[in-house]
Amino acid sequence: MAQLLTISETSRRSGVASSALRYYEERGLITAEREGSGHRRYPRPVLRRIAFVVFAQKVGLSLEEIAAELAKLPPQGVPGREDWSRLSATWSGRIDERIAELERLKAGLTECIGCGCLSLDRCKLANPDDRAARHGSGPRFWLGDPPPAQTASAAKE
Amino acid sequence: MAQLLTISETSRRSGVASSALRYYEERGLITAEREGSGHRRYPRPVLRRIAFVVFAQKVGLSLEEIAAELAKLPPQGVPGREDWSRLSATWSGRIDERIAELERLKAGLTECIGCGCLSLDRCKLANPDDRAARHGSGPRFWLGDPPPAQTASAAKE
DNA sequence: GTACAAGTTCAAGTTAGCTTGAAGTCAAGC
DNA sequence: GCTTGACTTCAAGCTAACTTGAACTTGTAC
Repeated sequence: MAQLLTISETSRRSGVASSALRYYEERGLITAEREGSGHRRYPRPVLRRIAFVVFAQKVGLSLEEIAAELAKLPPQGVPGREDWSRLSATWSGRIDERIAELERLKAGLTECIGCGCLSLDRCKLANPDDRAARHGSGPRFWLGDPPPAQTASAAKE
Repeated sequence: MAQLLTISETSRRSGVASSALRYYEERGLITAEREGSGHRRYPRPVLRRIAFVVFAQKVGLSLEEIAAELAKLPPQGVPGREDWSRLSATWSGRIDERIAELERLKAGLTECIGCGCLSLDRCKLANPDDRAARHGSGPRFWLGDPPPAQTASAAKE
């Protein structure tokens, strides 16, 4: 009946590794009380926060975005029904976009069998225009990621 | 009318950075002839290979998987209509799986507003069982990635 | 003959989201 | 009082898919 959970308890119950919990704390996603010893003690509601994080990740949000969402809730708060409903609208939209992109890909796949092309010049799949303008390094833009603000007529050919 | 393209030409036409092209070569995805100077010269069909890579990436394949697919084609070859048709079956399946996962997520989103729970214990969304068993490090298992071979009764509670 | 762009290789850096390891502290049992 | 396990912090490592930078060579133009 412990009101406060140790980190290993919290990890076990949430399915999230202790190291990840510390990382989430570092990133400001969750907070923990401390015992005199310095050991973390988690109030039970933290489990809901963690669940929120896990779910949001599945939807495709980055920890940064999740942190931003959580920041809109009361400090140690947990999403209530109305927060949840507000969020679900946004998230649904996001999921829809990703589904749409996948549908487009699939359609293109069939079409390309038809035309047999897969040519960079002529085929609208795999065309460079929507991907040439990556900014920064590393694998950042994947399916459904926001296009990096098209610089108007770049690579027009 | 140059039959052989320089790396910058190839980059410009494909929308893929020169550094990426060198990287693809290192990974065995493409090959290049060399001039006496050591400079790369690409035969035109390489553009189709590159298009193939780009498209496969969009479908969600890793470079390793793409390399495996390309290995099934004639050495410098480019996918013909029948390769294309074989691949498209696999890829369509893959896309469908991802779409299905997203649909499930979306459905869960609505359901969760209804129940207002988002509890790790009771809610089937965000439940730990299907994600607790990650192996290795780093952000590897995302939406639609193959579940890591469930070790039977782990985390049964 | 001398700039300057474009090419080369190789090593190291970038990103997210963690994990792993080292080195030390704390708590409980015998 | 000693072991053992859980905990702490901090730094470094991991992964994929590249990019960036350093140091050097080639090719083209004036």
